[in-house]
Amino acid sequence: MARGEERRADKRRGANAPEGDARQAGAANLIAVLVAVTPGEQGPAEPMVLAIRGGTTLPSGPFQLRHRSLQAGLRGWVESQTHHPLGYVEQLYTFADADRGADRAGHVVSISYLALTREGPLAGADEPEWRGWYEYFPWEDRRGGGKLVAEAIAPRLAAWAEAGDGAEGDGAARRRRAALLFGLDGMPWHEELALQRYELLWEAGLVAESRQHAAAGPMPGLAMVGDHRRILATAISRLRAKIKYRPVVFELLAPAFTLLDLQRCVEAIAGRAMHKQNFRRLIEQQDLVEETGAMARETGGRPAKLFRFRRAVLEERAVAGTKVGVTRG
Amino acid sequence: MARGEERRADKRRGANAPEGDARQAGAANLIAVLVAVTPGEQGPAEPMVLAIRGGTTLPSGPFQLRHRSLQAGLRGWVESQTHHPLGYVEQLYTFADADRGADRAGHVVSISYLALTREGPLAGADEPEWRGWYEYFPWEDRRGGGKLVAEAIAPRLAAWAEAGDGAEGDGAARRRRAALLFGLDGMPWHEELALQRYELLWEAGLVAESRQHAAAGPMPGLAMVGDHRRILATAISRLRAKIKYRPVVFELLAPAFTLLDLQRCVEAIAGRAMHKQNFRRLIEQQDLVEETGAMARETGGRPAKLFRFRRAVLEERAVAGTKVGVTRG
DNA sequence: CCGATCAATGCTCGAAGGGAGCATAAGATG
DNA sequence: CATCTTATGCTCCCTTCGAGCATTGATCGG
Repeated sequence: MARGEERRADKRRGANAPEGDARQAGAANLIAVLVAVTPGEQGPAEPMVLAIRGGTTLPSGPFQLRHRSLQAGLRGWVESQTHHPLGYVEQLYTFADADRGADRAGHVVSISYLALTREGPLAGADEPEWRGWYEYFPWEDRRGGGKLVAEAIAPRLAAWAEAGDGAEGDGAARRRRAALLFGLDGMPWHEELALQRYELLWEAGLVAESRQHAAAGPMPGLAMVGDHRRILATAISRLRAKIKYRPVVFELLAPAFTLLDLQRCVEAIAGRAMHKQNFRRLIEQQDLVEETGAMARETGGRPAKLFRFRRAVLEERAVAGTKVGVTRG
Repeated sequence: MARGEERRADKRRGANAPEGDARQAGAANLIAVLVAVTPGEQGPAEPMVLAIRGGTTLPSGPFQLRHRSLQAGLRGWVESQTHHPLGYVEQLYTFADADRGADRAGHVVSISYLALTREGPLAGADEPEWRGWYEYFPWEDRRGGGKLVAEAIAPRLAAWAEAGDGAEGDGAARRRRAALLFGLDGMPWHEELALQRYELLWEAGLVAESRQHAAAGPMPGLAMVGDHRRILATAISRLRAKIKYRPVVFELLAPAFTLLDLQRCVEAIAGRAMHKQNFRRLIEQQDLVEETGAMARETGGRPAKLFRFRRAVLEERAVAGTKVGVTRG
């Protein structure tokens, strides 16, 4: 499994550093995936990511000596580039690029972070802006059903598997992997496999960043600079997994919210719709929230109670999450 | 939560880099937590970690320009230091130390890895040897009941909480956290919280590495150089969590094994005993293994069937693990 | 050869968790 | 008032999983 990951990773970024060079690699880079969720009036919410330079790039900057710690460095850079404060922060993954910056002959170690906030005003030189997750990964949003996968992706993956039949690739293995990751042939869809899906599309030449492209061109979805879209996929996978066993959604919500607000937020992140009544049961039986006493009137229907997150659960319980249930409800 | 982690981390390693220094931090270091499990004839198995220099240090080395990737660098260093090949490898965490190496004025970025193997011959200049996990974390082994926690740790944590009552610390919060992490007051024990437990003991001054020690001296358990014991705790937490949803145990077992071998291995890692019949049921219903046809005769009782891991499951299923069940067995 | 002991294996019971759906309540709207 | 929309309560039922009981095959001391 890990070996597979490594193999794929090596395939992805060329291993072209001079052999036998014993100098130590230097230069650390910090990259942030800043996530917020736009409530969305009377409809689904949208998960957003902060990008710069026309949506092509994630905010980042070098780790400097003045920084007390990696996280402090990250906060500093993001706040200077975007004028936006960071809330919850979690390390994602560290990787090494073979000398991307041309001036310094060496690897750059990049340390990526996931950060959760609420949307806010942006400012900065590099045109920071909030972009929807699903502009980059349209196939990851299945709240309206998985049409894109069924209609556009499945056939192209089939073609890719077909192409592997003669070569070393083993078409059957390709088909199994595609079915597993994209929920084909009646297999279930696992939202937290976003990264693996992106990697498969990369291998299949179906994204713009691929080494070699499939004849029919890339899938819909905005590309990003370098590995950035891959890092975003990592963040999505991580957050989708984490939301199930840790109460992190609340970092993305307003202080007071209705249960439907909460559900829409979770659905936005998970990329799929959920059964309303069961969702409520889940939340309530876990004592994650408490009533504020006030009501929300602009629901479009019967007024809903407003809740707030019970911060106490963070220290009360080791494991407590928003066990995301399934269902198309 | 993340903020809490960061706060604690800042407390742990002093933030004493010169302020305002805008030079870029350099030098990346790779650290490996190499894990194996000794079968243990007719009894419990023992999880082992590879350490050097008298068991005080984890194998590590600088990331060099000649390395194609971080993992390749790690494999190179470990194999040269220990003459031991790495199997499954997974990244753990990256952190920055404020200039530990005196010669270079800068941070060192350390990237830690977890690697799983089987025990094998060792060789190298720095006295590599296999050491038991639980030499470093005696309280994490509850296969024989949690006596150490109940008798030695609980009272000292109580004292620590007591001490917080007057100060800013809030004794009640300390008590809650201790009870939560160490399963006091009838709370359940969560084996995957090994890291958090170590951090709490660190804060309470109960381990040798603590900034300031409690009057009665540290808890039993070998200390390590710098942050290394903390990294080991991270590895333990990660592996204990992972084992539940991914079939990684098999990396630690011989190619053919009995179900009891498998159970003992899982118990060794999880640090607690499990219900035998339910364990079998779990393994079998998941189709993780297949019979080899041979039998093991030296069981001490009725001969057991030998099994092998069905490698196919790695590509058949997205999520499949050894859902560790509880029970004292 | 017999009985004791130690594991391996098979099976059953019962509580808890979680997927689905029915039914009712309470505002907004025309 | 009829209808639409969302909020909320509650029931059913199947699967999962913690706990035990019971039996089967070997080994070993008498």
